[in-house]
Amino acid sequence: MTEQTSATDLSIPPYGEDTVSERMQSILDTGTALFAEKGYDATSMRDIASAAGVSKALLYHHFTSKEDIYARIAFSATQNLNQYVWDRIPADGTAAEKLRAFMVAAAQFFTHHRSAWVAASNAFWSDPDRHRMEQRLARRRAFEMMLRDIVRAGVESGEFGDVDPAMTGRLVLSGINWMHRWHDPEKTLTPEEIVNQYADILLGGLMAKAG
Amino acid sequence: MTEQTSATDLSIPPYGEDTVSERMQSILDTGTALFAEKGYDATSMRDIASAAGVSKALLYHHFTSKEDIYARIAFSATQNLNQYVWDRIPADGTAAEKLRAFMVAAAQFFTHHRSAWVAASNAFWSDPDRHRMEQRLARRRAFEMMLRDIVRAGVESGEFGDVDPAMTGRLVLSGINWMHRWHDPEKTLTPEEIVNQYADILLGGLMAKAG
DNA sequence: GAAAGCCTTGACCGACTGGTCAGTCACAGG
DNA sequence: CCTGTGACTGACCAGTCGGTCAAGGCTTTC
Repeated sequence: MTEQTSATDLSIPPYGEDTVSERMQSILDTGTALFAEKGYDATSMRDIASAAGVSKALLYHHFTSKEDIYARIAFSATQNLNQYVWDRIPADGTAAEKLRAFMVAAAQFFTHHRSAWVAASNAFWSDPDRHRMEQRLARRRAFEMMLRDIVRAGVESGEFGDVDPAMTGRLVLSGINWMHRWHDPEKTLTPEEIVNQYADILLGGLMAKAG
Repeated sequence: MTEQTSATDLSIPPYGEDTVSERMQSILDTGTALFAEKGYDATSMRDIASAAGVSKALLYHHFTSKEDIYARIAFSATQNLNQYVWDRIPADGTAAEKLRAFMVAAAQFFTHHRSAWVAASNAFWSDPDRHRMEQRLARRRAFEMMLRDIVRAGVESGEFGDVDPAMTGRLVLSGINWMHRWHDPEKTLTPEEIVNQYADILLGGLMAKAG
């Protein structure tokens, strides 16, 4: 029953192979909320400490630096995205079905990790840790490639018109990535409903050219 | 010959009704570049001063605060956008032509004001000046309304399928707004070429539903 | 030449930043 | 009862932040 909570669920697993104590997790959760709300620079270690109800010194007992805290959040936010989305793309579907499934899955993941995602994307470029940075870039590239492959297959099979897979992928991801700038989680429309409407528009466009 | 450089050209006019001296303009240009490159928080007044080759105190002789400098940049960046785009939408064109013209014009404006635009959108939400903030929000709303009206007209005339104008507008603007996150000005593709490809995809989608 | 007025500056301020450190506390094993 | 260990803290550090200020040029005007 619990044997399959591994790669495809929505929980945030520990950073690397460490286990995180309750205290650490509560600090991380507090930091996630603050980073998402105010941004990396505008969030001080004192802010995190007082919001978490602990002393600032304790942060440095559990983490090595502010960057460390942020990096764990950003790392977790994107860690399972690729696998999660990949698992939700029907292997035997049409290109249109796959594209829509990709968008919906990405939106679902986004919904569940909203704060961490916003925090991560707000400060995406300021990670001084080369290795971690490259890991994240590699994951992002793989994510984009998954999308382009779907579009390319559709173009080659004639299901889509003769569009550039890279450019189409960028347009799709623009819609998904920009969503957090205007979407209000309190409002009626869920991210899934939004990307489904996006998919309606986009898929119509792609198929119009195929005749 | 020079009588028509007023509302529709791409130059950045003075803030409000003031005239800006050469020195002020050079400070603003320096600030624009730094804000765009590093963001608002990460750019200090000392950075701007030394990059502009003047003392920090001089900044406070010409401007009242860091916010003042940033606000002038952000204000200028969006000041002429609406008029510029409006003037480039063909009054007697089809909805598809108008939508494409809208996107191309926005991309052109973006190209010419890239740094200021990036600086402004990176810190869009942190303006403490209510009046200025509301002015910018009003302009943005007007900008979105212009776009929605185009889509709505296309839907009502049957040229487009039965899409939601608001949601379609968001998708279009997502592509335009997200562009600066990945677009490299050094590379071959210009923003105009990119939005033209976006328009190809989107317009196909909209028209497919009309039959 | 002196007064007037802007441009320009270095020195300085209090507030705040990320980070450190000696030391307190509770609790474990001997 | 002693000793260690990990969680936890207040006080403190050097450095940077946005912003201020009195005073020194540099022109222009009388």
